[in-house]
Amino acid sequence: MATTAARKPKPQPKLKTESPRPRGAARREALLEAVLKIVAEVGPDAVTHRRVAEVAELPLASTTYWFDSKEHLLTAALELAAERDTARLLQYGAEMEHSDIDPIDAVVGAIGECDDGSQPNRGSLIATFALLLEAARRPALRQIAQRWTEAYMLILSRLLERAGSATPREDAELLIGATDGLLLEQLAAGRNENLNPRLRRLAAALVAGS
Amino acid sequence: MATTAARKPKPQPKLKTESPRPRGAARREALLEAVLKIVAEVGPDAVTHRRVAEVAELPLASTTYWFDSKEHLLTAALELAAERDTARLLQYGAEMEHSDIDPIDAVVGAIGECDDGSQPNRGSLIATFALLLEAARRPALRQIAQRWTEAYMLILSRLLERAGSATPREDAELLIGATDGLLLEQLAAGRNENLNPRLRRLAAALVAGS
DNA sequence: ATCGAACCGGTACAGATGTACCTCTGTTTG
DNA sequence: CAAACAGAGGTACATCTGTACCGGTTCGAT
Repeated sequence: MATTAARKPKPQPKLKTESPRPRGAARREALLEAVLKIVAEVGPDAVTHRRVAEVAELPLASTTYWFDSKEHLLTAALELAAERDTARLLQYGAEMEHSDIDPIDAVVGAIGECDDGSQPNRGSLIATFALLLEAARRPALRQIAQRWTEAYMLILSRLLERAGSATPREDAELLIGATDGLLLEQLAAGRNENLNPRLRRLAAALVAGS
Repeated sequence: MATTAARKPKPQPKLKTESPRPRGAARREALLEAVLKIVAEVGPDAVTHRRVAEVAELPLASTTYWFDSKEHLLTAALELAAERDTARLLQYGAEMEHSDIDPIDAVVGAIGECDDGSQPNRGSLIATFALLLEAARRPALRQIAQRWTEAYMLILSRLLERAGSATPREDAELLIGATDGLLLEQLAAGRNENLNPRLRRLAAALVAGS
């Protein structure tokens, strides 16, 4: 069967979904998607050219074609993740702007939205923290991490102000910090509880004590 | 039959004059020290047998002699770091027990002690977080991380109780979380500010609002 | 002294990894 | 139509990695 003839008409009918195989610039995004998936499921040090290519179902060389180096690959992936989350957050902020939901609840919703107990989310959280940690070491990632945090500060401080906080920026900082820390602890301990009640109490205490 | 008890990798050290090259069980500790140093300065994925041996100024084979695998190496290192920090914390808690320092200040002192602006501390913090994150993936590390957090909860909740908190455990949880999160953000953003004022405000707000 | 276990350390090796070619395609342009 | 060109993809290679192997050394108990 192995027609080792010169011509191979490329009969690889892996037609399962409507996307046979991304081409052109779409590959770039597919590769970044794969990076995020790997970071989430295994960790940042498991990101190799070969694994990325495999997960993206693309040839190995495509990774070096679209990205100068592994470093570039990681940086672009973090950038993508941050951009997405920022966009989501901005939209949430805009929705809350003209809503009559209790401002404290709106605050909790902005940061606690994640912990819905779903398992895929857990992976995405690990990815986020892992990349944040990388930013502590790679200056290239710092700028991205900074902008990311800044977006949260912006939205949260506005919500807190409406909730009656006298020091919205400080309160926002503490709330974000507490959320990150609690999530990290849960991940490290393997627990998976709903943080919203705790965050709500914290937000209320901060607003009341300002 | 002389029951030459199967010597586990934890024999008694022959205390002697400090030699330029540690021998015996002292090597074990030197290797762990090297692991922590590498995790702090470069990251957990930079921990290789060769690098550990090089930093510890010991031959490569000593790493596989004292530790079954790289996994074992990392686990033992986290264990060491956790044990040390726990001991420090317990001592601090004991000191505060019979002290007339403002309980709120005592609380802040227990968790904010780290950020003295020193640079070596920054590295040790990165190491701590990196290893905590690893615990999210490796069950072997989870137990250690859990005991670690538990120690903090114990000390802090006792201090918070003395400070007048009606819900000391919940408050301790939030304080620890906030501390971790704020530190992580600072590391990711490359900043280095003193967190004590913020933590003090948080502790006061929690105690007042309980 | 001797004997065996614990310890030391050089080296080997198979596999993974980052990255550099190099050759093919299909499309666009002259 | 041919040349140019961006993309696609196979493969090679030097290096690094975890870990196994094995002969040498130290030392306490006999």
